[in-house]
Amino acid sequence: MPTPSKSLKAVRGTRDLLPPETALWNRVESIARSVFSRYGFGEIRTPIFEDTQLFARGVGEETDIVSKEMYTWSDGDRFSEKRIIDEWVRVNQSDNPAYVQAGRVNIQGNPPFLAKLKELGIQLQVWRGVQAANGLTGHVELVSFRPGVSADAIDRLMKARELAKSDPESQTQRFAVRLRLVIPMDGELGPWVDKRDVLVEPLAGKFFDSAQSLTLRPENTAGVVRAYIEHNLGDTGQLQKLFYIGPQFRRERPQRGRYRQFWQIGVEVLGPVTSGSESPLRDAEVLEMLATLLDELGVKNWRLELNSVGSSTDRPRYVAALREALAPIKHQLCEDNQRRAETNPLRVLDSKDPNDQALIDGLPKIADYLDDSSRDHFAQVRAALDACGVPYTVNPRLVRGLDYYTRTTFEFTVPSSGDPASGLGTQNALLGGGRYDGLSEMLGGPRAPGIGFAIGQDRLILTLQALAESNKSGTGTEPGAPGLASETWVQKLDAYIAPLGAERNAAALALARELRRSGLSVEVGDGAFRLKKSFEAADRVARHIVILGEDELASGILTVKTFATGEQTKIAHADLAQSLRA
RNA sequence: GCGGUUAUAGUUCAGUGGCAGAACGCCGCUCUGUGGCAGCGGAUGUCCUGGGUUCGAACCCCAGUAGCCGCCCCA
Repeated sequence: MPTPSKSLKAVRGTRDLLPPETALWNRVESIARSVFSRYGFGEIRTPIFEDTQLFARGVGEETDIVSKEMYTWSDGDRFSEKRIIDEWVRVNQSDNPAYVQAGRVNIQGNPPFLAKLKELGIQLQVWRGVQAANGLTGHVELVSFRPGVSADAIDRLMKARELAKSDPESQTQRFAVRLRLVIPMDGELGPWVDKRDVLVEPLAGKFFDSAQSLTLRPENTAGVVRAYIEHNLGDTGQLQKLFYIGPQFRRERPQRGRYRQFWQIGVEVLGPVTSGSESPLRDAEVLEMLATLLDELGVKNWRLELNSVGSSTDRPRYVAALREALAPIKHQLCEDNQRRAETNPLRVLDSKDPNDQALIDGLPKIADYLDDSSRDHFAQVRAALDACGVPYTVNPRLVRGLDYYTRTTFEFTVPSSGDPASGLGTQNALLGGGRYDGLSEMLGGPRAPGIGFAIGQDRLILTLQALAESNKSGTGTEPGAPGLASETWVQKLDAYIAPLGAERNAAALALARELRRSGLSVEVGDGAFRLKKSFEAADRVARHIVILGEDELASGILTVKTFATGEQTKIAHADLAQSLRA
């Protein structure tokens, strides 16, 4: 028998969703689908991983998401040995022809050095290699790391290079040089490496032409816009109204309402300008739909915060002005804000640090940097919301983290600190979104202005659960929305069939099949259970218990008890399904 | 990446140097075809892992791992 292995657990930041909680997830999704369909949205499902470049270009290289939170790997299946060998030969022919023989490269093995590499844990990949039988000398025709070199591997390589430097006349020097030549990094080196030392000009491009860098999607907008471009949806001339529900991935430290695999429910409205995609009507429609959705879900006390970050030309002008205004006062701000002032001045506006508020209030306002058309757009959005009666607050400090946002940006929040009806710790943003008029072009597509949002489904669920909890305990509070912000989303089965004696099991299953086919939800007990146990089990999961004993089988008259009333009746087999439905 | 905090039965947790515990759940009996109540009985443990201190460690010390919460950032 094998020794028991260490038990496996869901990896950090991921979790299992189990019944009955999944029932709530399904209810939420079904309400969302129902609302979206009333507004003419169709579902889109995009791949869970995409080319890394999609997010780098779409979300923005400098955002935290792209710079440090993505799950990225090199797709090994696309790795071309042939290209590497060809390039290897080419480089070595120019470099040191003595080592090139008939299109192959021979490197003199150096057993002590090889042993040292092994000790350092460097993994050598050998293609068509020849080891001498005596084990002391041999020829290695091509040596390489596999693509996607880790920081750790580079670190070990650097140690090997140090070793080589200390003995410059030896074979190790030459060996290390060759190692350099085959590291496929494509310039994407981390800060832990001196590029002059390691970067490989001749081979890099070739490798990455064939080895594709893939990334688990950290958000879904970029993928939707990619699909829009790829399938020429703009050529239909129609406004595209799409929604998605699915997992996203960010490598962050988990906490309440934040997971490494998390779910978003989102929509995107985009299309050519002639389809009306740029119209403020669309912004307002999306916001009004969200208000409706949250109301139907039973979310209480949501708050809509609205802002405009201007067009793609307004925004850089404003950021420049912000930097200018921050420069002289930066040193008075808290440590976090000093850093933000450097890296992302917009985020300073978001700061909650009480000591900095006065200074922040004195900073330039985005509203003063909007051009006429952006200002007009924003005014029309607000007018439409007013007309619909959707309450909102203009928050001039609302900025959003993704680079693609233009003009309208928004956030729906629920009360956080100390409010039992929240359930979100300090993550009080339930959903966020905005307009992205330039995103399609950034991804190489046609002009396709759009607006969208993403609901943090995990956070939404937490909010609903907290609401259900406070409704249960709080006596005087108003009731939650029917069916959701309560525990009624756990449905009991219509019937539980209790066979008496194992001889009745077959008949019980046949009866269950019949009832289930007629649309009833049914559980079957086991004839080996004592009747008492059957009753206890039945009462937990079902509204009725159907007793199937010797008498019932013989007569065709079944005994049915209804738990809610305690009433017990005899019902003919033919009437059973109808009676259980009640 | 940084900080706080926690880790003991299936679950929620008590136990602060001396026999491994409670509640709920589970199984059995009282009660072989009538549950919810009650009584009685029972099973279930790497006390997170590894070191150390001690006659003796779930408990004290050190290190590690994991969970939760917060910062950053975001949904």
